[in-house]
Amino acid sequence: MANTPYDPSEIEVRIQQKWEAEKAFEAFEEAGREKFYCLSMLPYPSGALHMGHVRNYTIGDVISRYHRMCGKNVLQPMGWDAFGLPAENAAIKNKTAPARWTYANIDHMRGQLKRLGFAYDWSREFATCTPEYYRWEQLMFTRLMKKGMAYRMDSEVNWDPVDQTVLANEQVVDGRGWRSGAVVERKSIPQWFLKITDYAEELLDGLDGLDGWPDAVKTMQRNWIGRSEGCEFEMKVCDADGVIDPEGRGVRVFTTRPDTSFGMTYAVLAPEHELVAEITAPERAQAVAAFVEQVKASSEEDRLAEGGSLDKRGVFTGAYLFNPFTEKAVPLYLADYVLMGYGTGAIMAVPGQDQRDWDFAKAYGLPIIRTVQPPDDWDGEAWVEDGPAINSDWLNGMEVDEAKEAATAWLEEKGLGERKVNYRLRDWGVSRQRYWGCPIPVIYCDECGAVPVPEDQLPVVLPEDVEFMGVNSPIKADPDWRRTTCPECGAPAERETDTFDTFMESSWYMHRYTCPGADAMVDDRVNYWFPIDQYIGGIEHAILHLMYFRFYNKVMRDEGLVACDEPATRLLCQGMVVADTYYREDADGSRHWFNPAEVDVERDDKGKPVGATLRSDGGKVMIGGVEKMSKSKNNGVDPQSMVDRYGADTVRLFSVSDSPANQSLEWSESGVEGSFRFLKRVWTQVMEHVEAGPCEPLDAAHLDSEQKEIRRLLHDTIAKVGDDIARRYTFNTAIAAIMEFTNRLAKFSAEDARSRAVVQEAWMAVVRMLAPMTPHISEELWAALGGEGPVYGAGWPGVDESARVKTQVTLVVQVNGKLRARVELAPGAAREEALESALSIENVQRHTDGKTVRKVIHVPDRLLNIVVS
RNA sequence: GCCGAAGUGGCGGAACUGGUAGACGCGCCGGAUUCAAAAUCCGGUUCUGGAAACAGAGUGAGGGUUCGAGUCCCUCCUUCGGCACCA
Repeated sequence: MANTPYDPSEIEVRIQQKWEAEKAFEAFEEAGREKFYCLSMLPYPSGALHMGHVRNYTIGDVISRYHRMCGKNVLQPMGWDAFGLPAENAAIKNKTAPARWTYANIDHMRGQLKRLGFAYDWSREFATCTPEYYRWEQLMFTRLMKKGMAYRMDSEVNWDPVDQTVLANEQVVDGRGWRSGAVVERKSIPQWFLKITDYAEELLDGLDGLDGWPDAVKTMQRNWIGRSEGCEFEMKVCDADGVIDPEGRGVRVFTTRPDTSFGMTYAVLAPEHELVAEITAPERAQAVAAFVEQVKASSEEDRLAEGGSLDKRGVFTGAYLFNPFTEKAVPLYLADYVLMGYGTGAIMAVPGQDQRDWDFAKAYGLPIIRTVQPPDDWDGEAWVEDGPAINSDWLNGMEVDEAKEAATAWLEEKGLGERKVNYRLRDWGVSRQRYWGCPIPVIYCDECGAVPVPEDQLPVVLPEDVEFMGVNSPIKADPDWRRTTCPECGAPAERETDTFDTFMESSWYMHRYTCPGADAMVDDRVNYWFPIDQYIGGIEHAILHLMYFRFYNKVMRDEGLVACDEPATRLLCQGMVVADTYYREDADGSRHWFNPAEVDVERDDKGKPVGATLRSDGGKVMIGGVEKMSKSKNNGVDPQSMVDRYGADTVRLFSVSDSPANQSLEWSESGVEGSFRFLKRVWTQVMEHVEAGPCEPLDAAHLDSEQKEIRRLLHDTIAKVGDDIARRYTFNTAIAAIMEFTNRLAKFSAEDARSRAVVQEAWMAVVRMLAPMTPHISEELWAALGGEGPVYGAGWPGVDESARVKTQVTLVVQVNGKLRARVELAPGAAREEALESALSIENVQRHTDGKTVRKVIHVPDRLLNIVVS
């Protein structure tokens, strides 16, 4: 062992084999033992790990290993989000089946994860593209169909008229199909939806209890759900003079501002509103039809491009609605700023209090009546803030809230309308017209309609051995696959050929991990492990995935499958990995990007970068700033090459040491070298200590002041590191504290037996504190120090509070708030004693002599501020 | 436009409850070791003045509260993220 140099790859591979042989991280339910379910979002098997994965999974592993060392029963699983479009793209490019490509990627990436030493329970691993997994998803869907929670409705898709196929949004480039180049059309086809809106209220209210979630995520979800309170009421169709339609037809409108109803000067229907054709006056029919066509043909992007902001366009229908408040007729328009998908698809327009209505009224010459008094100095347009009601008959003088309540009560009393809460959230469209996904388990029968596939016929298996051409889904192209018989009447029928949105698989994988092999979606084991104690993933999933999995958990709860209301107690959204970019500009202004590994940076003698050159030709390159690692900017760093060069421990250490987990990390090779140097130093110092021979037991009661000082620093550090990891997620400050302590320890000369015992205690603790971040070297050094058993099971070092007691404290002395001196005092020194010591210092006297002391602020053991004038 | 987060040395960042601004790391400067280099080790490093002691300035800008503000309040600027006609 003498002078063994630090050889990470030898150590790491050996330690990893040991863990595997010991089944070190397999988890079992143990009643009565505190569990900790730590989960990082599962990866899409794209081919190889990128730095974002490494950081994400290192963060999860640090938290897992920390809690394991604290004695908790930890579950940390890993799997593969294996369905999805990239497999289809790759299949076209490489002429292989998506399944083969996916499984090969999984094998490669599993190897990479293992090489990084993550403490996963690999016995629970699965890929979501296997029938053993998705059959339960299909079963759940058929149950939801029967409950009415899943329904079919026409919805728009991107349609490529040349390839005759549906395109995902990513496949539409500048409004054209990515392969055919044809202008993409909007086409309405029947698709399946899940009624997430039934849970809108609960999803919103549940956020209030998620104290362990970042506010940013909760805010985004609140906005996405978009709850608004108001009322819905009916306005009768009438003529221009207010004479009500004899047939009694009416239009229901939703408003959050019933208090402004006296200011209604027109009303609007969405162009798709079902009453448009029926209500339109015959002489306006042509203009209205033309407008409806125009709206259909223009996408939102078209309209944005025209002005920068959205123009409001509309058309008069020739019809009128009766305003029950004023008992007068208002003209009814169609306008593109009213959306069919929200509220009733019809509004009352009050330009005085709504900027959109104001804009439209100005454009179409409609009258404007203010019903809330703006301040005197207001010279803007619509006034949307508080103020007393005006021009509103019996509401006049009321403040907005009071007037809202009065107007709503009046509508309810008259039987015209009622209170109503609306949500922005839409039902979840789960149909995808792709091949590489979970088949939707539905059979269409001419007689019986859409019939769920019976339980005993599940799973509906997606064929994996297919010729994949990319134009159309193989199961759509294969009549034999489609053809079946109706489970209800036995007549010939056809299978659904659409597949599920891949968010379906990622909505319940966390449940399945807890129940490997269960002959059901989940079994009772789920309630041992759930809820997840710590979930970790990227902020890009703040809305969709993190909403869907909350929803799915509630759906599963209502099916009696899981007990908890919310699936994850704490959520950590890790920051991106970013890196410098470098480029050269071609004559036509296009940029060619160079990888940071190919570039040398020149600095002035203060270390400030002044330029950069390309190593291969010595020519100048431009510095492009720090960006998220990406192929397009060529600033990615391959984790594999880093592991090969420095070892997994160094890569893991650096990826959590330079910024807090929830902030972005700037990748720098010299920073990685810094982490490597630190581990080498720890290695050398521990080995030197070990080689000096065995230590006698620590006798904490008989130490000199320097030995006590080391122990005090050690136990302060232990307390800080645990808090930083578990509560604050600031691994960077935890690592800084460990470094600070080891720097100090290196300066401590351990000649005698007592000092060596202090050093032994210190290294035994440091090695354990490093173990969550750098488990391999810690394992090796722990053994070298004579630690019992593996370090992952060694227990977190305990804090000896008696060692942390200070015999001296530094009191900061200020004069008029400016730092002038420091004095060393015994802890608990009284104000008079502190002041006396302070005034005895020359530098303090210099600033107080000849002046009157007005006030003395004393913060015991911290600070003394002498105020003079 | 609305909502949210953030602006601190040459750089990443630290300062958790209003109490020593710049921990730790990188970079840079100097030194030791070496025939030399790499590696390693030691010292220095916010700016200005000073040999030093020390003094002055300093946390995006401007105001305020306080004995004391990076931290709290108001106004503004910039950057990033989300939503974007949601009645």
